[in-house]
Amino acid sequence: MTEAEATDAFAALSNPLRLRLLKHLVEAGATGLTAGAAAKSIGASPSGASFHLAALSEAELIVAERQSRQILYRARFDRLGALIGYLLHDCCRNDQAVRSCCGL
Amino acid sequence: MTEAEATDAFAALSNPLRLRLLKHLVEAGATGLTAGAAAKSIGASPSGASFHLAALSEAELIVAERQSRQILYRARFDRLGALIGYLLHDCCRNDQAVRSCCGL
DNA sequence: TTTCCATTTCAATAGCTATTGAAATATCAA
DNA sequence: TTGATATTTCAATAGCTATTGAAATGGAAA
Repeated sequence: MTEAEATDAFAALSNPLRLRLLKHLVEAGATGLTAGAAAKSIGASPSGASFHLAALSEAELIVAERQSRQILYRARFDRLGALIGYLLHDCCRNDQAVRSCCGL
Repeated sequence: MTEAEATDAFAALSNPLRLRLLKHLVEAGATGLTAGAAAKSIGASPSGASFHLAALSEAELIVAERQSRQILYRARFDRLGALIGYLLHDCCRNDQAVRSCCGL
């Protein structure tokens, strides 16, 4: 993961609605959530949710797939792992104090 | 770590100059860096660096301490660990795919 | 082919963020 | 006190981000 990919991902996570969307998508696992279901999960309007889902997709933390009329969104577990790895290894040099403070 | 603390921390990390500042401060460890040294480390102006250091401090990812004429900044390893823990546990539910993608 | 449903796109607006250079503040030394 | 050094604060400006509701798009069914 490059620095630019990391800062884009952090920007995507810096909004509470987006962070909640992501949590719900993680919870939904491989099944994912439709745009409508994702919007409901955070109590947002269709256009508001679409805006935030697009931001998460742009940052590659989620992925979209059209399924007939609906659009299914899924969390990208690989990219989430890469981001955590970037923070832990590239930013924090795998520091022991950091590791113990996140339960590793 | 609360959701608001996490989104504030992610916002602080969403800027490349700030991310580089943080990396240099992590590298400096308990010794820390003065504001001037931190500015030099990223090639920023004094006021520019001050702005970004203030943002990182506000997010509690670093801490400032005046030492006579200079101001010494240090990374907060505990808070960095807490943020990684939030991302891994609260957002990603400690998912196995996520863990393996960040080398855990 | 018209209608309906799910979703996105657009436009307008308000608020936030970053950059720049100049001025202000704090501390120390002469 | 005066001057020098380190840093922050301020003001102006440009650009980005979020919210809202209306309009447009894509696809399925009647």
